[in-house]
Amino acid sequence: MGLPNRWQPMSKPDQANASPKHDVFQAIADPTRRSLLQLLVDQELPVTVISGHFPISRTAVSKHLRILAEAGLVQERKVGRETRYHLVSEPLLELKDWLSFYERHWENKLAMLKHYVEADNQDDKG
Amino acid sequence: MGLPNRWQPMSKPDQANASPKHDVFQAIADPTRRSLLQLLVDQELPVTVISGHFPISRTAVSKHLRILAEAGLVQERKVGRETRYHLVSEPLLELKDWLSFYERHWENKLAMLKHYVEADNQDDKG
DNA sequence: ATTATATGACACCTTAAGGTTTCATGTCAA
DNA sequence: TTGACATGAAACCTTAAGGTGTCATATAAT
Repeated sequence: MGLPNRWQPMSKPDQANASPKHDVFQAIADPTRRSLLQLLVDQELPVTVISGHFPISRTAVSKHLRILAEAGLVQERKVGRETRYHLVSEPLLELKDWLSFYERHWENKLAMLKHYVEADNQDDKG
Repeated sequence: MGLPNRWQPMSKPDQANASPKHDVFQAIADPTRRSLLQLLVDQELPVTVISGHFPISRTAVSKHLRILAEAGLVQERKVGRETRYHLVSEPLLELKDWLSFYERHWENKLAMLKHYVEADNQDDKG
């Protein structure tokens, strides 16, 4: 078993961005931020328009957007006096990698369950 | 596009457990809790042993375990005077489902990138 | 019976999260 | 140039998050 047993930081500090304050896991923890991502899937929208979709203040939305940006999940582009935001889905790969480690686990369980059910069916037949 | 544009709660309240306080997204947001999950992948361990792997107090670890349990990611079993915890990976399926929505997105991008690179190679050849 | 161990429950502390309102600044329109 | 609009920054509030230490209780060991 090559699995680490002792404590360790787990997720890379993301030194390239020089803003290690928020990571992907934290960014998607908030339901409002998840809604924000969904809204920006294939649209690039300015803050005011975005905040029109939420029951909270524009400033609050702006803060959420900054957190998403820190995690790399969203990118801003200044156009005239407005700042438009759009989704950047690549950082979610880290999440997928993390998940894949546990995936084998539940797949094993499902396989075992399937085997069990099939055996049960055979019992019924016999 | 049938995608919802207006705000909505996003994740099911998990009424069956009667403890909708913590969901999977929140549960895995904390690096210590992610380490806990990794530690409990194929072992069932009591609190004292678990907390031996972390630089924080046993009480703190216990709280983290409760949060994981509320999210359904960990299950406890009393054996004598000790409470043993083990991983339950199924709730991570919700995460996988959530991810799959964005997966098509980055896959599109990767496909486009690949296409672009191949076109570039052809340019080199020609 | 008495002592030691394992754990949950409390009370408490400090800081960060999520939110609001107000103000300053940059940009577009008249 | 003057006014309207978009946004970021700052100050502030409230509550939850993560942590600590102490105590009570149930179980195991002597």
